[in-house]
Amino acid sequence: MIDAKAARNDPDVYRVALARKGAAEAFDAWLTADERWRELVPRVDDLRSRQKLQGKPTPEQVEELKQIKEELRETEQELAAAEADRDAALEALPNPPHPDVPDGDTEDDAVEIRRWGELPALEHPRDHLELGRFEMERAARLSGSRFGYIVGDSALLEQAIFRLAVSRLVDDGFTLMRPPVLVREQAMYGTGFFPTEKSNIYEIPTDGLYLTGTSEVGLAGFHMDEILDAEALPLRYAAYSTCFRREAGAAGKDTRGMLRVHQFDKVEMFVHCRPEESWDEHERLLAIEEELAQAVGLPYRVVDIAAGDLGAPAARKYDVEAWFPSQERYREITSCSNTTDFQARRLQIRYRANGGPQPVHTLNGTAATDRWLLAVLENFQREDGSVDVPEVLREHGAPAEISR
RNA sequence: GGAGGGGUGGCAGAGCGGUCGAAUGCGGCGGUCUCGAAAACCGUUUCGGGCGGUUUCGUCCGACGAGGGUUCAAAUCCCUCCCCCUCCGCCA
Repeated sequence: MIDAKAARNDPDVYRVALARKGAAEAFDAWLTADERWRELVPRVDDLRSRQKLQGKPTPEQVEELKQIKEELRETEQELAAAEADRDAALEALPNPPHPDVPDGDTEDDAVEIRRWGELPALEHPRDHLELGRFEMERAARLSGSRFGYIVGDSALLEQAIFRLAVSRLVDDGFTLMRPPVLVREQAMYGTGFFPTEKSNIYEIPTDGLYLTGTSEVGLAGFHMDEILDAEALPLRYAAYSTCFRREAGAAGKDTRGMLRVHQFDKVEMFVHCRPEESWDEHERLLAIEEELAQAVGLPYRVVDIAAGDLGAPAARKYDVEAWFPSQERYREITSCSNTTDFQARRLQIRYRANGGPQPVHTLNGTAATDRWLLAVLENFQREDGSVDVPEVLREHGAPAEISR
């Protein structure tokens, strides 16, 4: 959530920024609700202070106090209602975008920042199903559509990608975690995935638990309700976990193969830092993502996501998109966001600054996912359908060559 | 699955209707002492919100797992929920 005090002090600045995410009206609604709330607060506080009394009251005082009690009960009810309105209005507001974020509302409005690598020259590019070994039909028999087995050398290659990513991150000072992927509803709300992403999350009703769609939940929730030691910042975490997504609303999209499945694995980065460091950290995360793509040798481009296409928590987001020869286009393989204090405020993750505790900034980014496997297969394929695995991945346990 | 114990400040741990935002110990911070340090001693040390002043301020309100209730008054009594722990059984 946004900083209410700052927004009250500078409503025009906030309105203009939020308008870029289509939330100008929502902001005005919050301002109105907030004003109403602030009108009631002093009234309730005053009644409460009159109600306070040290020691035993005289019978006359008891009569007077009973009257105050009645009045207080009514006013408190009004306040509670006003507070609910105000909180609901506040929670509906997205994080204002960074000023440099491009305008626009769709994927196509993203601005390309740079390209790296040479596109492979292929007469007849095959896609991953024709290059690696994936068992889609058997998986469907077992689990339904949008599930897949990754088999044999393909699975070894996948593991090598994750091992490469993890060792790079550990070398960079990230602490590796294996987080729970089954979490409570409270954690989903706290990390901001509920209510907006609810339709994309698997639920285990028997136990009231939910499968996380990203280990960001586990990493963001790790320090929930804590006041961190300022000296310890920045805290850089990496998690390797399975991710579960229902892909509601993606019907008909990427239905072939494993590009978009209900279950995949991911190495995720997550940073808690001081506010003044977060934009540098954001560039750093992007740099790590690019380094990994370069280490593997995937041709890619970096895009700066348009304001209206950012999720609610992100103030800025870069995607790294790898070239997929079979589709003749770039597809997202990583994404890194600076959520500034938006997530930290909601999760109450703070650090001790000079003026007292204040929210940290949090950032998240992808280091590698199963999609990287597909990108590697496609980009290093030979005309005969075999795949020449990059040396760096062989060093991490991948076979030198993949064929079906 | 069965039986029991418990949730209080950074931690440990008292309090069990008003004088308790909360004893005490540890830790942290500042100071005295010292060439310096340790020890000792003195002081200080929760978070959130409104309003006012405005870099480390004042004032009022709220918070003792969460939410309701009783009462003039609740950390303390009642109800509901959540969480943690121990033992037994079962399964890894």
